[in-house]
Amino acid sequence: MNAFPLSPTQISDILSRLGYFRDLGPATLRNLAQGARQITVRRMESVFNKGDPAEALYVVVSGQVKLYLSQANRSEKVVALVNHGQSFGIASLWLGLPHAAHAMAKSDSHLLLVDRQTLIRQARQDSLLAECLMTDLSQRVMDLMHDLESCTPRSSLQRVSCFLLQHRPESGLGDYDILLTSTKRDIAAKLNLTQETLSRMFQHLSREGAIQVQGRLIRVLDSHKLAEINRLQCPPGEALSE
Amino acid sequence: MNAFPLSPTQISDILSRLGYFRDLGPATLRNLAQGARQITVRRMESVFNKGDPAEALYVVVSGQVKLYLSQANRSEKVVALVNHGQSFGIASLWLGLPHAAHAMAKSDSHLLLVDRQTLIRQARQDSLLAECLMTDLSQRVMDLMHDLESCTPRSSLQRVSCFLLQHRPESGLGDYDILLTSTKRDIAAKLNLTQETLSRMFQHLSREGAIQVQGRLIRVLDSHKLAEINRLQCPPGEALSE
DNA sequence: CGCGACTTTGAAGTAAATCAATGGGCGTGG
DNA sequence: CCACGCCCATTGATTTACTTCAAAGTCGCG
Repeated sequence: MNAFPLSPTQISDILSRLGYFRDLGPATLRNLAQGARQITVRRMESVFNKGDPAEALYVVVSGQVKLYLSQANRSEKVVALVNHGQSFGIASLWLGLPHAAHAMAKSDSHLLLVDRQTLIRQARQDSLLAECLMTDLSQRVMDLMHDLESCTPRSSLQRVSCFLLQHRPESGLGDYDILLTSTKRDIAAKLNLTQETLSRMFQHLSREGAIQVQGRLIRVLDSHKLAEINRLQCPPGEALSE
Repeated sequence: MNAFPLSPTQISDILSRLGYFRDLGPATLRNLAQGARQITVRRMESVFNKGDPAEALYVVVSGQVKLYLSQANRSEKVVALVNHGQSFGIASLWLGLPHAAHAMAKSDSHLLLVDRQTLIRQARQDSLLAECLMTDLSQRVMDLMHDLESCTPRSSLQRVSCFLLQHRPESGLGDYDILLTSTKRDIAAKLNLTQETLSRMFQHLSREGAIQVQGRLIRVLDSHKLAEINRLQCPPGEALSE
């Protein structure tokens, strides 16, 4: 986790290209950049731990960061996988509370850290920035709700089918592909399953002809059948075998 | 779910007494009141369903509202129990997305509905209101994280002890009481357990001398032992019996 | 007092975790 | 180019914690 000095101009440049910061005025961007710095984190390195004070907003410039709760069991619950252009740490930052989860780089990453005071001061001045942050927070709430939805059903088959259905493109009703954003182990942890169980469920759905698995690529062949399975909470036994 | 006409003055009065709206200027309050109306909902009546368009911010004036995901099993996952002075529906409102959960009154309730357009327009104008909403959203994110933390551990004993520890008053290290905000059935659903399992876990912790249960009142006698149990993921068997 | 909602208790079945071992993919280095 | 190690994924056998089903018990309240 090394500091990586960049000029404010470079930083404001990076900021302006980052998703929801796009609409901000140049003045705000410049001010934010003043209170920002970039760091690099190596794969598997910790960014912060649960309970650490929240001192900055983290924006992922490159790489991927995993947010997770550790369960003392040595099992962990993955809360989110944060990719390029997304941010994390905003909620605890705004409330001035310690972080509620651990953050760890899944691959070598560049992160932009926007200082707390700077961000809050700017948000008060620029209502456009406040809107950006609200949108981000709202999105996070929705994500967490979806997460709860997909990780709480009793049956593991339901959890998996629910997860697959959530990734259905909003437009079409037909088939679609999902490229897993992380290892199956982490996806399993997100669904509160073991990697073994996830593997078995994928197998089951494959046998049913609902999906097709090729490494990280999941091909959903029959989303209707998937929805059916999800509704019926069909146990992983033979119930739906033809 | 009946409309309940009140004068804008009355409404702005109610608003001003509601937690995070307290700091708002009278002008903003008046404007919000213009776009607000009050409804009454009877116990067990639905307020909105998952998938409904989000048209207003809901503020609980009296009563209690349960937000939950239904699992097709006929089991449900309680996402939140919203009490007097708290709001719900803000995330989907802001994003213009359909509601992500069902809302149902747990007791006869009065709700204040602030119209979407009104709220958004005011939030753009009054940065103080924007801050209120951000604080609310941040709080909701933190709540959801805590929820995930307490409903995802494998062992039900861990889930319960984690829940009890989360309600520890921030100040003291000593004993404390918890008055459950709803039925044990709903608390169980919040922890993703059945009421039966919750009952058994309470019993187990009682036998250990860690807690004492009197109806909805949980007396935590030995939070240290509780933390110990939580760390050790002690299975509900006889492991810790002396 | 007696009804309904909530809670507790018991017995049984099962889904998923755990343990353990093999297999595949990929990069490093001989 | 193959050999080795590492990590990820798969598969099988075993165990058990939790749900489910069923019934009795408690509480509050009209």
